[in-house]
Amino acid sequence: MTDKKQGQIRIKSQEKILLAAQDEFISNGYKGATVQSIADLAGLPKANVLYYFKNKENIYHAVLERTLDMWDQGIGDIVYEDGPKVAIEKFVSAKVKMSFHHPKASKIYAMEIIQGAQHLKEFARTYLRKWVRDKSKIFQRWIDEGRMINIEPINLIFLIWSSTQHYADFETQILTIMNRADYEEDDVEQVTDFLTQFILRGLEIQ
Amino acid sequence: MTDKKQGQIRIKSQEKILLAAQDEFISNGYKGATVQSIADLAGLPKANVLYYFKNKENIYHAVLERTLDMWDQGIGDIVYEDGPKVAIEKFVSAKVKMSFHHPKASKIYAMEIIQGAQHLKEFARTYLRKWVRDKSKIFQRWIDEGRMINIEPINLIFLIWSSTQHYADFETQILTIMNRADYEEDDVEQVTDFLTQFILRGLEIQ
DNA sequence: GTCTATACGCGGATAGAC
DNA sequence: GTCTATCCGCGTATAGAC
Repeated sequence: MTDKKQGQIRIKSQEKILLAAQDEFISNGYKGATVQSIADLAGLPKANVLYYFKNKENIYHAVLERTLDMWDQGIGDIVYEDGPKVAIEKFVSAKVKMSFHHPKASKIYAMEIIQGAQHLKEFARTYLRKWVRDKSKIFQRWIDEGRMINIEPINLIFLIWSSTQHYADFETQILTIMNRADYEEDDVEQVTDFLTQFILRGLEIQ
Repeated sequence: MTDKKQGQIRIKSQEKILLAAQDEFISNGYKGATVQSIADLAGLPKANVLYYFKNKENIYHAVLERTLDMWDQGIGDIVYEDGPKVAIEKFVSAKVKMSFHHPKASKIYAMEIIQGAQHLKEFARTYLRKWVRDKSKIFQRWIDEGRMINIEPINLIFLIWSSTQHYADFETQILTIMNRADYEEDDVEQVTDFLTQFILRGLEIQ
C-alpha cells in the first residue's frame, strides 16, 4: 500500500465515522451515544474509531465543528447594499435550503443549545453575539431610513432563525402531522415563498 | 405515622423526583440520564426512586405526560367565534407565556421530537394531527371570508409554534447573545407584542 | 495501521434488612 | 415504607497481537 492509499483510507474512514456519529448523537445525545454504536453504523471495529479520534469527546467536537462550518458557509450574509427586500429574500432562502438539505446539522446544533450549550458557550459568546450585533445595526439603518417598519431587529432575527430551522428540527413532527414519509423537493420552494412573503409583509417592505 | 402522612410523603417524593428527572433528561437525554443523578437531584436514595417508578422508562413517561398536560392546558384554543384577530392574539400570548414560564416542558418536548419522537409518535399521529387539521379549517374559513390573506394554514401554525417556542428551547443561546443571566418579566410582554403585531401584519389582519 | 482481548468502572435493577 | 448491599451487564479505553 502506498502512503496515498493509506491516507485515502484514513480520510474515508474518518468521514464515515463522523456521519455515523452525527446520527448516533442525534438519536441518543452526547452522553447516551456509544462508541460501539458509532463503529457499527460506520461499519468499522470500535478500536479503529478510537484510534482515529482518541475518545468520544473528540468525535463530538469534530461533529460540532463540521456543523458550525456548514452554518458559516450555507447561511449567506446580510449586507446593507442589498437593501432589506433582497437581503431578507436571500437570507430566508438560504436558511430554508439548509433546513431541508442538512436537517441533521440543525438538529445537532439545537440539541446542544437545549442541553445548555456546554460545548458551544464560547461560540455563542463571541461569534454569534457579534453576528447578531452587526446584523441588527444593518436592520436598524433600514428602519431609520424608513425602508421597513420599526421593530427590534433582534426579535426579527430570532423569528427568522426559528421559523426556518423548525422544518429541520421538528421534521419528524411535521411529517407525521402531514402524514408523509419524506419532504419533497417542492416543499423547499413552497416554504421559502411562504416565509419570505410573510416576513416582508410583517416588515411592511413593499 | 398516619396513612395520610405517608400519602403526603409519597406525593411529595414523586413530585421531587419528577422535577429532578426533568432537569436530568434535559441535560443528558433519555439514554444519558441516570437514575442515580435523578435520585441525587431529588435528595433521595436511588432505591426509593425505583420503588416509586419501577424503572427509568416509567419516570420518563411520567415526565412526558406532565409536559403534554401542560401543553393541553396552557395552550388556550383557537375558535372560529373569536375571529382571526382575537384568536391569534390569544394564542400567541398563551404560547409566549408558556415558553417563558415553563421552558423546561418545551425543552423536553423539543428533544423528544428532534430525537425522532420515539415516545410521542402516537401523540403526534392522533392528537396533534387532528388539532392541526381542525385549526387549519378555521383559518381556511377566515381566508374564504376575506378576513385574512390567503396562505397555507399549516405554514402559519408552524410559524407560530416555532417563533414562540424558540424563546424556551433556545433560551441559553438568546440569553448568551443578549449578555444576560435571566429573562425579565418585561420580556414576556415585549415578545408577545412583537410577535402578535408581526403576525397580524403578515396576515394582513386590520 | 488494524483489530482482538481485556481491565475497570458505572448504571439499572433487585433482594432483603430494618 | 425506606434504605443498604449487591448482582450483572454495558461502556470507555487501552494493551498488545498481527
